[in-house]
Amino acid sequence: MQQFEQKLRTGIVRAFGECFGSAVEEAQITFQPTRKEFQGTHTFVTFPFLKITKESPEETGQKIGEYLLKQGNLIEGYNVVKGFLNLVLGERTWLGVLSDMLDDDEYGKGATNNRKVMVEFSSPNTNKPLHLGHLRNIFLGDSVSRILVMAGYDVMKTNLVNDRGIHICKSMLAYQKFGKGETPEEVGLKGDHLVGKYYVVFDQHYKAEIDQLTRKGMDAEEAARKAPMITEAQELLKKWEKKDPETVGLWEKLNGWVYDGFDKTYSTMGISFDKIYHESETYLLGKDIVEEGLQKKVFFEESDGSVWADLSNEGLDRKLVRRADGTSVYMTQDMGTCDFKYNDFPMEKSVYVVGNEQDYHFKVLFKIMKKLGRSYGDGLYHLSYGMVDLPGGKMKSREGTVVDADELMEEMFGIAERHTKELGKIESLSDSEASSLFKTLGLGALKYFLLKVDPKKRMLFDPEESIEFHGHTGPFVQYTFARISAILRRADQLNKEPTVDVSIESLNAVELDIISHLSKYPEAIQLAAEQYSPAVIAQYIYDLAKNYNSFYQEIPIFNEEDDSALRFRLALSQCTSRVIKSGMGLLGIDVPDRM
RNA sequence: GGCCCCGUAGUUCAAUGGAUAGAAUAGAAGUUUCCUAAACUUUAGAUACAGGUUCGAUUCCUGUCGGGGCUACCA
Repeated sequence: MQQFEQKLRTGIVRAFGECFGSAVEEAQITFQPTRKEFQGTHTFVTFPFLKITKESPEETGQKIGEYLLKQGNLIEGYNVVKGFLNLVLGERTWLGVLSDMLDDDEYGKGATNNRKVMVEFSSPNTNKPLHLGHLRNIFLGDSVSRILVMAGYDVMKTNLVNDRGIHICKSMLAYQKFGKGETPEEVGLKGDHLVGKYYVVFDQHYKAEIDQLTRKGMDAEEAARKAPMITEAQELLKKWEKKDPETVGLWEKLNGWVYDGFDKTYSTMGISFDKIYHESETYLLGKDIVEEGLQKKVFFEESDGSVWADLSNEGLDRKLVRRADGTSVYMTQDMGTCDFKYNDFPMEKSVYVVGNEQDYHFKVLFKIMKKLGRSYGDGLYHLSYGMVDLPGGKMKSREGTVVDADELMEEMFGIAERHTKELGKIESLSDSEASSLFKTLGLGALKYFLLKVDPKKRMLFDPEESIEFHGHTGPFVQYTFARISAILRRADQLNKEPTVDVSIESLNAVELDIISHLSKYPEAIQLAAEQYSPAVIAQYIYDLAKNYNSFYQEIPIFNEEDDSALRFRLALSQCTSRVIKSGMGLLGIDVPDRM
């Protein structure tokens, strides 16, 4: 929290006391950024207080403004437009802010608060490679983790891999039948792609069988149930559950390939996890919680022996937690996993990055854990995100309209390379520098594009047009950073240190915009952490970069003027570059110092 | 049918209940002896509809119409 804002707040509270003889809580005093067309940076809205002051909006504003002005160095001026009191802070205040920023290498980082948060994301199935939908999930989870760390939390990033179940058995069966012992090395495919290929093979044969059966007169539903491919896959799942060595061996082999493939993909993305959980280790958990819930009367038993949670009082439905035959369901496992994770890492908050088609599931799960009295119950949060649409509509694996993550990233690197070469910007770079630049730019464009949109909203991804290198994009921000780096290099050659000489007292509008924007960075981080939304940060850095580009255009940084003006502009540039780098870091995006 | 989410310029996205609803793209017009033109400057263009709440509504409430999701003893 900025010190001068705090002072303003107390000043206004006093003003209410002195001028109107009324008490106002400090927490009620909030500021909003002053619109560009008016003078000032902080606006205090007086409308809500008119009932207390019993005067017109104009008079109320006048009196408060006048009071603040008389307090000496708080503000330098003010103006009142209807119920809006615009405050003009002294330039000395701004220079002080900039000077503090310049001295703070970790500007924006919140004090460590020792509060533990777990963030679970990615959570793929092991039967097919990662696709575009996963990218939104992974980038969100990674970025939210970074934001939470910056806000002062102790964060644990986890990935719960769905490595068991009918889906992987389908791939296993198809591989057994048609795989001829292929290995990823032999066919030159990444492991996850190879296993994904057999998932498709399964589906083809399965469909063919259904076709045959229906042509013989069986109805479609029955055919889907009785086709040999599916019954055999179910057999395989049973064998796996009974720990049949051959089946488990095959399962391990295929999953091993998939993990190798995923590792490569994660590494290309620059993503890592602190801990990986496997459903094969957690799918039996939660049975004891069913018992506990029965005892605590959170659950009830139906006459057929099945166990339910009745949440109809909470505006939800009733939900099964144990089948009549005593076996578990998804909900049971998830309840058990909650406790399991807590034993590993006694967190206060737990964030699940999962698509919005599971909104209902998580509402129920969280409600149950709260009713069971878990200490972390209130900290459970479902970071629900909308689907990523393609121009042709929804992605469907069956129709081949899935965008593969590996291919997409390669394509982005290629586009970055083409753009860069067209601009003729890489003469001075070595091959390896150039190739790493393409990756930084391509990945930056991709991450920024997926993160700038409010997570809960469904978004459109147009591979042809959407990912651009101009406008509101990652590369635009990266470019601004590279540009500032060039300036700072030049300054270094000239032996000019960025400093803030407080004797300067002429800030023009553009400079003031940037400093005032910079001063809000810590707030932006807090807001992003509260809302679990990287979009807040993306918007923030974009605005900053845009402001800086105007500044760059309008103000000659190196000129014949006095030294302190130059150093001040360097300081402004230095701070901007640090905040851009830090903010992009929160999105998991690297910034190149030349491009 | 029930429940949940979303409807903002041609398009893709913004806007803690606040001032004349911001950007970006696409369109029109400009700016390179200079520290990076992947930039900058002008210009035109939008709150699905109807009510309500109030000093003030894109935002909150109700209804209608559109789009999507959930509604498995699947995970």
